[in-house]
Amino acid sequence: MTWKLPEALLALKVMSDRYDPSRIEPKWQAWWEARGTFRTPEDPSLPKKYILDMFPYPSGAGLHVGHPEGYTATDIVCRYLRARGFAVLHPMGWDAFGLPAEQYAIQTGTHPAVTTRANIATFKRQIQSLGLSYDWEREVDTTDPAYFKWTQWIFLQLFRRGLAYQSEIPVNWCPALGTVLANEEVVDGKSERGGHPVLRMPLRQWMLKITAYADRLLDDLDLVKWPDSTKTMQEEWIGRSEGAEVKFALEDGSGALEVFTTRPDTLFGATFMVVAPEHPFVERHTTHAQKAAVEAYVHQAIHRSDLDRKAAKEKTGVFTGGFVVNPVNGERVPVWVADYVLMGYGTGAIMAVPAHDERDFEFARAFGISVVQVVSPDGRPRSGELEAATTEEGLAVNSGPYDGLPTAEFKRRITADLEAAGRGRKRIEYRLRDWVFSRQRYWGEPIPIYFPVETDGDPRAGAPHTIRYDLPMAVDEAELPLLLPDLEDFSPGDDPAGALARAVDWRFFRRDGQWYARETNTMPQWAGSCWYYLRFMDPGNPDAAWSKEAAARWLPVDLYVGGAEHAVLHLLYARFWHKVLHDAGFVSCPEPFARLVHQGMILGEVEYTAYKSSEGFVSREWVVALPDGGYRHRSGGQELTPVRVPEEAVEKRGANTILKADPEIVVEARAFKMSKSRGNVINPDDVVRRHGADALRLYEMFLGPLEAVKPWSTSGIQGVARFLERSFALASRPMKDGMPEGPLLRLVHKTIRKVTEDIEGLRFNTAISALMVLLNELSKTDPLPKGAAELHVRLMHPFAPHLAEELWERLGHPPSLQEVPWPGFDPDLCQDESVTVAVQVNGKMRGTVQLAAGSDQDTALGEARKLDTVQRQLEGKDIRKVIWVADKLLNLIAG
RNA sequence: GCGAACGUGGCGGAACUGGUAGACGCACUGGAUUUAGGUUCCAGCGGCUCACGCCGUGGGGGUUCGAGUCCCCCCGUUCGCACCA
Repeated sequence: MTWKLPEALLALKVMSDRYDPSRIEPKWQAWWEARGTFRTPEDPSLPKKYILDMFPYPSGAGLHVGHPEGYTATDIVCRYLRARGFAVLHPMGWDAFGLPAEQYAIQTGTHPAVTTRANIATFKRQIQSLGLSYDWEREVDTTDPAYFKWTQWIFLQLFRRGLAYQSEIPVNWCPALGTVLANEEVVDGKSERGGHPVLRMPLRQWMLKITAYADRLLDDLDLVKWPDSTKTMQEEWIGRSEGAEVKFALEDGSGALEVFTTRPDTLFGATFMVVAPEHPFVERHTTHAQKAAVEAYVHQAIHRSDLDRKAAKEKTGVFTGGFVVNPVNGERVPVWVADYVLMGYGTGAIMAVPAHDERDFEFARAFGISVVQVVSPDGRPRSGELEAATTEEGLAVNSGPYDGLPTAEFKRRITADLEAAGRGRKRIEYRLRDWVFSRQRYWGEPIPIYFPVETDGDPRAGAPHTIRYDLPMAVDEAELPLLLPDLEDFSPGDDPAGALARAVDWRFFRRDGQWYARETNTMPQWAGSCWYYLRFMDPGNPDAAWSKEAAARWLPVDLYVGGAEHAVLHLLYARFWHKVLHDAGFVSCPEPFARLVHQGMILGEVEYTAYKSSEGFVSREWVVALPDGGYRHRSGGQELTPVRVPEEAVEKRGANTILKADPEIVVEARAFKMSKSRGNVINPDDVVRRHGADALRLYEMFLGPLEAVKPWSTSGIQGVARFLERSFALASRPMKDGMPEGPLLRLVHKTIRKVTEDIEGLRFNTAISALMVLLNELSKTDPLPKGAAELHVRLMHPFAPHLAEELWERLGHPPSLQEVPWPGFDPDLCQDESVTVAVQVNGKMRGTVQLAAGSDQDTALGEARKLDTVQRQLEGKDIRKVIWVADKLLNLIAG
């Protein structure tokens, strides 16, 4: 054994001058921290940039490789901008209220604050190990009373402006779980988890009047540079539609049934009306004869959840026996009740025009109601029955005095006529609903509202009392923050008022002899994330949520990076709050996030799946996926089981991946979302330990475009690790002073331009590829000009900051690279002196010629004629035409 | 069903306003150094063909001297919405 020792020692010595991220990275992280390199500059004369990541929920699972993707992207941009002389605000914090910590508390009794603190510590350690350039002095935590004091303060601004109100709205209440469930959590009237019964019941909720801002939220999307897909999703979510409100008089003269329609031009084709099961018309105007049938229908309809109602395909409904009068022609129109009309949209009642609405058409066909065509493409009614509804616009028919009018004009005319007759008017509807802002949970911001209590005794001791929810009062701003009470049991309990209702000493208080009760609902998780970007501007301010000066200095956020899963809700809610704060004079710009980018998800490694029946493997083309998640044979119909196959057992053959053991069997190759249950989660800690933070950062950026969904590949990281090693080796070589000359100088300038432009455009994958090209070229150059090696280090600095700082120091410069201005390029030197021009004959490539840049067509033609391949193609033919694209291409048309 | 995005080697991906398809990297093959190597270096690497050459960006048509890129039809994948009157 002893004879091996000297070699081992030798190996150690060699190792000491090899690239060793585990030594370099902590060194520079400590250096940056000690020097405050990333502290936000105060100097107001510097131009500013506010670069923001969506802050994470600190889950117990710790960071996954998806987090560093967006964080690295913004970090690269920040380091680049600092080198360009900008004052950069780049903060990080924690969206720390949320369900998992509360559920853990319910199971274990551990206070959510304890869990949250531990999780934040883990997240922070992991994020710091990546060398991300955050200004940690601005860290915020939404569960910190010093933070949520101001969340509550903003709520009070909304309350004062009449934008926060209470309402009884139907929710999914599950008594067994003791909580309100989201629609997605209810399946077949039972809870998704546990299968407990769920009741639809009205419950008092706090609502925020986001609908008051619908138009501005829609219009101001024009002011921001966001992905079109995200803008479209927000537009559709807001769902503005213009139409008319029309009154159909009741037969008994007691009023009218109001409907909303986007097609008032089809009024003459309204052959029936439909009201939602919850509509008051049902109660008031159902005839005696229809009563039993209607009641039975309404009962079963109301007890179906929204999702069930949506899932049903066949139209159902019952005639109420009632009639109304069509305002345009005086005809009697029967009124039906059906659940395809929703109480929550429009007026909860529609005029049904089966000829021109697919849903009405289906309903009319199911119940034998007549169909009257009132729109025609050519102005002539069709003979015979319609087989389907036609929803296109056209010319009016069967519409009395309006016949022949085009749809758009008809709409305008009839809306005006109805209004003049007092039977309707223009109306705009939105799909957007007001925001249900209360949760029956413990781990959220208490809503700073209280109510008078009518009682003869002490409500804390159980005296009978009435809480006057109709008289909400704002907690005095001086009393904020309103803290959560300490509890032993964090479960919501069987009281829909929530866990806080049990904290009677907290809930009830007495002032001037009058008893009061605090609101026991808490805010949803969205609350804290609605304004965190504002607190980052002035995080320590004890007197205000932020100062006017800070807002003037930093807003708007110049670049906001985060997942597409927040495309609608978070981003819409934050915009809404921002606009309210704008109206209240606390911020001056109309939109908070000027530019938005969604990083794409990083999937797990590609997995191979074969499908097996009782008789053995079945090739992919015979496998049919069932909606329930199962699989069966396309022809035989037998059940198939998916089997995970290791990579060594498969082989690529042509377009297919097949089993080595049986080449007839094609397997499925696919990457899946990382999940604990699938066991394909990559832990960034492991990657950092093995390859270093610079390699992880570089690899995630090199994988593909930032916005794209990309599968992780464990072997792929080798490539960037090698790049870092070779960069290290390059800087250790002997060099000559000065800059390179000739083609190498031109390559350096081209690389500066490419990297600069790619960082601006967030195209990090191609920027890294350009750096690799430069490194490959420099590695071949001997002697190596030091100026070129230095530029390589400066250009790679935003991507691999630890190694860049290390090499910069080794090249004899004082740190930090963050203070070295970003290199500029000479556009003239970005042009090559000699260019390769493509030569085509009749549009087909036949070779290339080397020419001096800027050569003319004749020179090119002369050179091209010398090519064997060209001569062969031209044999016996005349050149009839020449296409010449300078410095690019010569195309000879011959025949 | 509606809407949006995307289909390029064995793999991740490049390709500016139509102008050399496959940059860069992984994997693979051969060679060199090494006792060894999850090391380093050199070379090769879309398919067919001995070669000349032919074919090739999901499929089919079109515009053009020239199409991955533009237009039309179809197929597939992913995401979002889903009776919104």
